[in-house]
Amino acid sequence: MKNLTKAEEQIIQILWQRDKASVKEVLARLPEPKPAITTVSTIIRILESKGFVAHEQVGRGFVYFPIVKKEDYTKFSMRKMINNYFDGSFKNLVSFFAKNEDIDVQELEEILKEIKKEK
Amino acid sequence: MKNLTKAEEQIIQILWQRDKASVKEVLARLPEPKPAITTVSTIIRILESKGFVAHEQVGRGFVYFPIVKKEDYTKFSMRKMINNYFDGSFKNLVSFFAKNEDIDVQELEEILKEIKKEK
DNA sequence: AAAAAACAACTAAAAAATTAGTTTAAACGA
DNA sequence: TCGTTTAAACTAATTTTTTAGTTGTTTTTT
Repeated sequence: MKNLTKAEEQIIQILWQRDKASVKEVLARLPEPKPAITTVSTIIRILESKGFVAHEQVGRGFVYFPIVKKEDYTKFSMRKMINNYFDGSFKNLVSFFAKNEDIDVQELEEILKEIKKEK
Repeated sequence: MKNLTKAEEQIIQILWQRDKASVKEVLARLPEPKPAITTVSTIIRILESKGFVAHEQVGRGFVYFPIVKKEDYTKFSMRKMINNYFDGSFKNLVSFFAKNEDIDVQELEEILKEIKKEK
């Protein structure tokens, strides 16, 4: 899996949110200061060349949609994160958050309960 | 906190590992194909200008050391990751790993036990 | 002390990423 | 039908990142 650059990531996030979108629609959802529409078009075409996005003809224009699932890219990114910052161990990641008080033990227990329910 | 580029990240990781190092030592720990030593020197100086690294004179040369803790940059990166990929919720992150079978409930319980012990 | 070696600073060149203008082709309105 | 608009493809310019050569200074060696 290829790495996405910052600009690419921002745009594919919009496609992940909306499932399908024209260049114009993507532009509309970009925050200020908005880039030129041709810029958006270029980046989407790069995403397509990297195999992250495809398009279909709808009416007179193209509609783009992600072909790499957000989950898959998430997994890919998290794997790198865990390798580089948590010594390859998910356990370390959880401990890190527990130690940093971003989360406490009680909260973790609740998460665990919910996961058990789902299973 | 500024973002690190790929090259910068690779080098500060070495400094985090070793606490202190000369340019030469950093170069020695870089994998093949090794860049020119001047390249390493440049990147370290960029890290310094970004406020991630400082140096002190040791003998005839400089020894560089990180002034941003790995933990802090980890936190910064994870926050972005959680915001962009887990809807801002750590719980979602844990669920994601549980669902993806990268980790099972038993393992999570063990992690929880260990964290409780540490507290 | 002179030559050689070591090293950081400076400079520059190359590559990658970002941004956007121009061109071309097609669709639409008058 | 004949401009006018619209949208994608192509091209190009700019900026950022990466890489490394050159210079100048200090230290070491002979």
